[in-house]
Amino acid sequence: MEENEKEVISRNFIEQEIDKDLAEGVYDTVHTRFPPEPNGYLHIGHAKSILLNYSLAEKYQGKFNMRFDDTNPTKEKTEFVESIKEDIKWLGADWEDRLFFASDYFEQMYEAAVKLIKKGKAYVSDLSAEEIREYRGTLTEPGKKDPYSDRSVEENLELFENMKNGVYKDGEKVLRARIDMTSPNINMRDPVIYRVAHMNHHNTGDTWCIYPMYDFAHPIEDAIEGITHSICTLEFEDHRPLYDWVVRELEYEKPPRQIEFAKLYLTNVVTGKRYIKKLVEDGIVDGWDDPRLVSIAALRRRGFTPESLRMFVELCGVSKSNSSVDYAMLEYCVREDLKLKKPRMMAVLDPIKLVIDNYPEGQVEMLEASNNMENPELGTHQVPFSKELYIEREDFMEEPPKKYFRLFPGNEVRLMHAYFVTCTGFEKDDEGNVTVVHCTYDPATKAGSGFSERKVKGTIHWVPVKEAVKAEVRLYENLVDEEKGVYNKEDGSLNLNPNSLTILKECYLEPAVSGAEAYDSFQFVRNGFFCVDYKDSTPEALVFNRIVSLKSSFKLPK
RNA sequence: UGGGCUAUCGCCAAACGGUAAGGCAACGGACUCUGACUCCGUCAUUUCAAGGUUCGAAUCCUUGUAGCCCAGCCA
Repeated sequence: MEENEKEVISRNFIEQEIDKDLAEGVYDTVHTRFPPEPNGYLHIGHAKSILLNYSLAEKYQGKFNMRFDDTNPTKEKTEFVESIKEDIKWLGADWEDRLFFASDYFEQMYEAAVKLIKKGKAYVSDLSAEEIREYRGTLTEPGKKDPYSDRSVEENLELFENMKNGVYKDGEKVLRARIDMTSPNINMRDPVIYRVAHMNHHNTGDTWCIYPMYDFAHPIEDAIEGITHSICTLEFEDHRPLYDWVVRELEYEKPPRQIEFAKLYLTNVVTGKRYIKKLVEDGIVDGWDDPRLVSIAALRRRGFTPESLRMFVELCGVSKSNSSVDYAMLEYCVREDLKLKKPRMMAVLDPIKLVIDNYPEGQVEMLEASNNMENPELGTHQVPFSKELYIEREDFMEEPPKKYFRLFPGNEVRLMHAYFVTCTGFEKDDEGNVTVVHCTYDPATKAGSGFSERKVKGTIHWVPVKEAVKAEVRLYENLVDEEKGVYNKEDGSLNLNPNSLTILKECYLEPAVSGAEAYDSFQFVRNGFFCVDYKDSTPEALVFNRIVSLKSSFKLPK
């Protein structure tokens, strides 16, 4: 039965391509890789790529490599390689012992370039960057032949060796592939494949002063590692002919195949490394793990789990159409993952005092509360109960609308894990704000006593005034202007929401929240979900059945 | 204006010439020690548009339209 249901789920287009390759004997295994450039932190979009590559390898019982694409020393930092490794491990993509650096292949790439020169497929050019641009032509006009393209193999070999030996300054000479200056595909107009850069590389130090370009290096990296399917994003589609040219001219057996898919965009959040970087550098957010961001580090801090992100990526699917997934889908995935796994505690965000007039003054009673009603395996904990409690301000109404089942004068509700209480009155301050709600309790209705004489329509959460732990809550509102969208199309800037960054609030928690003294904030996830962000330790998610959100926790029926 | 790619519900996304899956969201209703969760139900006579081929078209052909990517010695 389950098997059948699984078969109904169709395979994504990449899997279909792989199936075809396997069936036709193009490859007899599947080997994928994730090749980030260590120039920033990973975000949700990378998670899609990582998980896609990893799960493909897993599904086909193949292998998955981790590789840093560090061919441009001007942009890369060691700091980022560490964070990237950490994030990928956390996501659960296991590269086993296959951690590589493109820079480890510099020697082989150099030899590959020499091979191309010997085949007459590459030449050294003295054109400046500006001249190369001019000679390249435009989108509509073909390029012109490079005046240096007729140099002899011997001369090119010598010049290229000189480039390697540091004879030339940066920008003085480049190595170009000889393809077709008139190609309608600009990438094929004799692309530069090696440039001179006298710079210290994070991995190879000063060993090299020439560095290969992505288009030349990437296919070689894939081929060396025995990658079968080189999966990348759509913007590289135009580069595929060049990718294929490189592996063909270099005569690799079983050359890798590049397949492109659409990047993941989320509604109303800043995706895109460039933009996240800018927000961090401009100090608009607190750092790479600011909870308003969707970097992996931020999501982790905010209480998202690796499982929830895996579920999310799986749910989003893979296609070639540019799309923007609703943020609600991400939230659904955490809720789905956490709801049975985590203890549910009571917390009051916007407190109002509830006094139980017929409860003995000074008495404290320990009540047993289930940690998770839906999952008894999580056990129970004790909650102190006494005469004065805090309840949620929105759980009391002086004049209730129809279908309001919570506290209002004369109405009886259940206090979660405790007793039935009946509202007997309330107090107001001079401005007419309700300050205290009065009620009486019925001892016979204690939770777990099996009382069933009468039922009550509403159940509300609470926290004891005296024993409650006061916490500082940080609620994060959307960073992005929902009206205008994420990016300003005209100048490429961000449309930030001017009046909604961090909101500090005090809230009250039941004392059982473990290590409560240690935390300093909560990250708001969504209605009913909080993550406790403990100081100096891993964030831990706590789940609440219903908790007030910033906007409103629910809508009353009209 | 050259080339490449993409258009299926508010948002993702299947369907590969045989009569539009599924998920998120939304909306009804049942249940409930939270109005959450769960459960049940509703939600594309139509696939960017217009023509054509066919017994039959989201799928094939034609002509349009819209969006994304490409003119780094970035990846």
